[in-house]
Amino acid sequence: MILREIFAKNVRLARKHKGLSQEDLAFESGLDRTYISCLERCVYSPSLDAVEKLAAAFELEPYWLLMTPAEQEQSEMAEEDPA
Amino acid sequence: MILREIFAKNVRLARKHKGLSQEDLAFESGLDRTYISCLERCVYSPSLDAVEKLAAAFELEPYWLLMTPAEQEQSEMAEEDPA
DNA sequence: TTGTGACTCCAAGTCCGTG
DNA sequence: ACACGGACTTGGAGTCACA
Repeated sequence: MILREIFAKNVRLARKHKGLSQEDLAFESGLDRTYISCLERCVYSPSLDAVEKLAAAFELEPYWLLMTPAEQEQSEMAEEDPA
Repeated sequence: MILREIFAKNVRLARKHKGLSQEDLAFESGLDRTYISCLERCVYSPSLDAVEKLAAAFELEPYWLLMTPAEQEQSEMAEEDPA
């Protein structure tokens, strides 16, 4: 899978997970609504600046948005477990 | 630290680690020699396409290039330990 | 609420060279 | 082998109207 697609899916996933509309996310990240729409449909390959802004809006680390689901699970297992 | 800088440092590190010159890396990744120079000096914010090409040249996962040294160590500890 | 076409504008990215 | 410059083309960045 191409990196652009992985990113697109992660953005859509993270956005849904936060219960945000594209418009909400546009506001949070300071990007344009239609631009977000384009990213989620793989029209553009975003620059790292855009990746950074979205990650900040999601309160996630930028690299997380480039990980496949399998890689994300792996990295979650490495985290602290404050039972 | 801004994402662009993290990326720049990781590229330079990975390149040195592989013993490649900027010219070699340009050839391997299909990107321009001067562009690589710009990336390592934080002049540009690369698109995900460029990130992907460089990661492929390094035989690394793209997300690794966005991780801070600390995060990279964490993720390495999650890997198999074939001692 | 989102997708899409049309439209700017400028940074990304290439190619030429120099010190 | 690398930093850095100018000149150029491509495509990302950003906005609007409309289905």
